[in-house]
Amino acid sequence: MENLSTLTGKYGDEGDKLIFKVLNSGEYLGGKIFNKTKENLLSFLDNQIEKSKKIAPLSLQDIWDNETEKSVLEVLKMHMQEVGISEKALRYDLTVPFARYVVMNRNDITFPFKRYQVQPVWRADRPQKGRYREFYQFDADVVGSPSLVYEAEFFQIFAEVFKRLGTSVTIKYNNRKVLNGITEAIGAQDKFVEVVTIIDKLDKIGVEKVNEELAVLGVTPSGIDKLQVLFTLQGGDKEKLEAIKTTVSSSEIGVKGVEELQAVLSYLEAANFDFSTIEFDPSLARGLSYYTGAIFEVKAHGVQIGSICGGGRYDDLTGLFGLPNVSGVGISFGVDRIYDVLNELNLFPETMADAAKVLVTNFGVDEEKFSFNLVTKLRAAGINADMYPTQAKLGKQFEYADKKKIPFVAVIGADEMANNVVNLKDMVSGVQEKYTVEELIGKLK
RNA sequence: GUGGUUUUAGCUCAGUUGGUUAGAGCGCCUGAUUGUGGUUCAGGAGGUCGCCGGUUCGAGCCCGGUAUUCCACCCCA
Repeated sequence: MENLSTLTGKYGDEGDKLIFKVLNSGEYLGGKIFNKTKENLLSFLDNQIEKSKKIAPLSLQDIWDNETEKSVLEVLKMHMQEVGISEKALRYDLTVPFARYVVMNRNDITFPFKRYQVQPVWRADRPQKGRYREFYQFDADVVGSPSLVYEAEFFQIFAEVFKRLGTSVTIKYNNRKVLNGITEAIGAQDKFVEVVTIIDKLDKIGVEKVNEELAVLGVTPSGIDKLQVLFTLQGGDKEKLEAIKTTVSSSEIGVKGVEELQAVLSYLEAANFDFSTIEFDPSLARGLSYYTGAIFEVKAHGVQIGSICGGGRYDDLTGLFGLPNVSGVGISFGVDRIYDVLNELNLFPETMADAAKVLVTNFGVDEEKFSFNLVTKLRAAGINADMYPTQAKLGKQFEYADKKKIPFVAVIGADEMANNVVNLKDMVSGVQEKYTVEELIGKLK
C-alpha cells in the first residue's frame, strides 16, 4: 500500500486511471447502493450529507428532477467517491515505491545501489488472459549512476534468465531520447506523447494507418515523409542505429540517444554477447512516463501474450520525492505471464526435482511400523522417501506411485518382515528384487 | 472505462421449434486380479443446468436483473 499521491502522475494518464484506489475504513460504494430505489437512495444520501459537508452544495432533488436517472447516478457516484476514497492506493509497480524508498533511506544507501524485489502489484483493469488485477513482478534496479554499463548488464540478465528457462524471446529496446529526437526532427515536439503513441501502434495497425493518424494529428507531409525511414529500416541493429542517427541529426538529444544505445552495444560486444535475441525497435515507446533513456521490452515467441518484461532508465524519478540528480535503470519481469508462457509451451518438468524417489507400502498395523522405520532410515540416508498413509490394496498403492511418478516401490509384507528384507519394484521396468535395508540404501542413493 | 461472449457431472463439452427420467468422452469408485500399477473387459456413483425473479399447463432452452469467464478496444507485466 502506498499513498495515492505517491503513485498518481507517475504512470501517465492511462496509468492514473488504472491505479487501484482504496476506500476509507467503513465506506461501501458497491453497486447495491446505486441500484436502490429513488426513495432509498435519497435517504441514504441524506445520511451521507450529514456525514460529510463536502457534497452539501448539491441540491439532490433539483438534479433528480432535471436530469435523466443515469446521469444523476453518475454525478452521485463521483461525489460519493470524493467522500469515500482514502489517501491510500495499491502498488501499481515496484519502481516508484523503490524510488520513494531510496529517497527515504538516502543516508544509509551506498550508491550505485542495486536491489531485486518480488511482490504483487495491482491494476484496476478489466481482466482477461495475461491481464490480471493482481500479479507478481520481479524487479531488478540500480540507482545512483548514469553508467550505460548497467543497461548492458540488464541485457545480460534478460538473456541468461530466458536461456535457463528454455524460452525463446526477443528483447526489444529503444531510447526515449531517440523518440524525442524523432519528434523534434519532424517538428512535432509539442505533441510528443501523441506521436509516440501512434508510432507505437505500428506493428498492430500498419504503416498506412500510422501515417493517416499522424496526418490527422497535424504532422506536416514532409515530417511524415521523414519518418518513413523508421518503417523501412534494414539490416542489423548497428545499421539501423546509423540510419536513425541520420534521421535525427538535426536534434541534439536524438543523436545523444542513438549514441547511448551504440555505447551499450559496444559493451555487449566486448562481453561476447549473443546479439541474436535483441532487436532495436525505434517504434517501441512504453507507457510509463518516467522513462528518460533506454527502454526495454521482452516478447515471448510462440505464445500470444503481451510483453513479459519491461524496463528502462529513469533520470528524475527520485527527484519527484525530493532527491534530484540520481539516475536509475531497472527491469521488471511479469512473473505470472512468464508462468503462462512456460505453461503453454509445456516447459515445466513433468516431475518435481525433489519428489519422492521411493514409496514404501503400508499393509497393516504391524507392517506399517516396519515401513515407517524404513522410511525414517531412508530419509536419514538422504533418500527422498514416502510411505503410503493407510492400509490399502497393493494395486492401489502401486497406482498411487505410478501417478505420482515415483520410480520405486518398496513392498513390505509378512514375508519380507520375517526375512528382514525389502522387496523393491522398479516401476519403469517392472523388475522386482529383494534387498536388505543396507543394500537398499546403497541402491537408491 | 466501451462493446461483445461464456456459464450444464470432478474436467472438456453436446442438448433440436419449450414437452416424460438432462447426455457423451475423459476422470473417479467396485469387480474380473484375497500381495502387484500402466492395457483390456464388466458394472457403478456423481447434476439446486451460475444465482434471483418473470412468462407458460410445462423452462437447461423464452424474458428481466445480477454474478462470472473469455475476447476485442484501450493499455500494458
